[in-house]
Amino acid sequence: MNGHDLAMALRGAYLAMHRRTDALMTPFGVTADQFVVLCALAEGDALTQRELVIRTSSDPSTSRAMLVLLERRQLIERRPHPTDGRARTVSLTVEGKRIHRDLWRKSEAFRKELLADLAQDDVASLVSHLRRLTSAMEEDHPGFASTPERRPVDRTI
Amino acid sequence: MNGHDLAMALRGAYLAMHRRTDALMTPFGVTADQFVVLCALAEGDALTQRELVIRTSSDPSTSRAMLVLLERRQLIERRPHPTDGRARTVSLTVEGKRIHRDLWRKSEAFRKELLADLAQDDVASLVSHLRRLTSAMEEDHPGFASTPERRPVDRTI
DNA sequence: TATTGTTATACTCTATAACTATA
DNA sequence: TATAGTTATAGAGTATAACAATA
Repeated sequence: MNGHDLAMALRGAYLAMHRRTDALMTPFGVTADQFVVLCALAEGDALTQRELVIRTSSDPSTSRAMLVLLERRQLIERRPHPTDGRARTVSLTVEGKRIHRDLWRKSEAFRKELLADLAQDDVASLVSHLRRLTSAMEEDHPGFASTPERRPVDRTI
Repeated sequence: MNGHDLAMALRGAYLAMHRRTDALMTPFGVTADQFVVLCALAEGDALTQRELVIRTSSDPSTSRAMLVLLERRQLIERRPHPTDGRARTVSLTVEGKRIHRDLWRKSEAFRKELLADLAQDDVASLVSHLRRLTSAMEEDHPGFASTPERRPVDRTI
């Protein structure tokens, strides 16, 4: 079992998950990646774009393109940051919250399925291994995304 | 530690890996996803497109688009399948083999990095968990890809 | 000087649906 | 009838580089 096997297993799992999620979300006109953004905003409203980029393991340009699409559909809104003139804060609209709640519910069974074959301990160790992998890969190669661990929300807003 | 945490950890790890791999390959004009195709062909030459789709966790349309690009760059070639008139077999060209070998070497350190923080047992269990996850997600949702496990090569060719 | 975000641009990947040809 | 692959089409996501405004 070598590095390539691990890489391919990771790829297979991610793509399978992405496809299943897309299939689940598409009827609502939301992609799997957009759902990730909605979730990040539901967990920490009024994030800056920079913070959102970090939490969604994305990059500023990609993230912005997605925000423009979501804004056009009025699922999110962006406002000037009250204390940092450079920044903008992103929030779910009422409709965005509704859609997120709906999709969250619709995807509950799938998340359960994810856990079905795994013992509690296995899940914990799987997640911790994946996070460690991520940190290792990002070390000294920061790009714009970093480990999507829960961080204290910016309460200066 | 719930299903969403697992999903986000999987996403974070995959995207980090994909970025690092892309960064490594781009100077050679090959994307991370194209490298996956080259690897699949290096492991099992003269695969049918269908077989390649399975091994790369892809779908026929995406796979074809990639093959067209790789064919244009003369890294692969497609021939009619000798016994099945519907099928085509895909192989690396000499140049394709060279590029694959080069890129494989260039990415060796990265694969080592992947394994660095993990004990042998951890790698094995991580891979097996990821594969189990993949199978679970694909069960009754076959799409076109399935678990990319090593299969006997078609020797009717 | 560094950071936040925008713009322009380009390209790959992704996928569906309708199709042809062969098994 | 089912399978292998193609075509047309569309859109999303991805990323780089140059830029403006603010910290």
